[in-house]
Amino acid sequence: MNTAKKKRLRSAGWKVGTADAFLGLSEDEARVVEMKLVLSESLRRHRVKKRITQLELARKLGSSQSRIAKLEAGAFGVTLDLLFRALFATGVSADEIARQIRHTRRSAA
Amino acid sequence: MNTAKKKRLRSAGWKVGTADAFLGLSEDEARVVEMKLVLSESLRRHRVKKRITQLELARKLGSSQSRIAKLEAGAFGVTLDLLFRALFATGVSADEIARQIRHTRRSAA
DNA sequence: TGACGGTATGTCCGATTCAGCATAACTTCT
DNA sequence: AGAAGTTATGCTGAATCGGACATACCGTCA
Repeated sequence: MNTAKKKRLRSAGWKVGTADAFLGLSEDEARVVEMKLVLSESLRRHRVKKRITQLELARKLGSSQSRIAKLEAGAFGVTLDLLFRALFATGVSADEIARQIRHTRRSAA
Repeated sequence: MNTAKKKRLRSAGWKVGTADAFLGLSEDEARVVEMKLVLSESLRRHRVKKRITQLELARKLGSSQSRIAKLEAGAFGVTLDLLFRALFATGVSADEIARQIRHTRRSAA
């Protein structure tokens, strides 16, 4: 997974509003990263709207509150797998998820 | 991630056509699993259509041929992360991916 | 039949992710 | 200000995933 690149970015801070300009990320990697951002925002919106706390969601998933916090922060080291599980657990439909993905703008170079 | 359940299924063979009836999988887990199946099929279709070999795709991703084979087989131990990277690398658009996800039928119990 | 390109399987080991826990940093009350 | 509830950050041990290899299993073509 190209450890070097990840390491570089990880220590670089990582927390870019709109997710463009990722020197060093391949096209594909950048796309995935952007998807994660979009979906994590979506997760937060839906969770808040449903008035569920991170802790409750964590319990439901068999995960931990800190994980959820990181998920929603769009932090590194979170997998799409957990993100999707969280979305489903929050009650977000496949339809809604698809909609979000479609709205993903290509941050391409 | 409920290791116990995974272990159980892993050894159970795993290879179910339409992906329903997964005793032991939670709602959310089942949904994710089904998404993986749908997307892996999609990956294969697009790759074949583009006349790219697994080896070529692997190179492009910095992965290995065997990983791609497993991806397309919908095998365990493949993450959505790699799957999405592969889809993008194959040239599948976010739009198309969204379409696939929308077509995901709830295999719910 | 044999060679060959492509795909499937299985095993290793190193790297990454996870859950859990501790503890800050807010917020919002009273 | 203090308390309670929620979210953010760090760290650690244990489990999982990823790439590389080896090798088997096809089809196909000469």
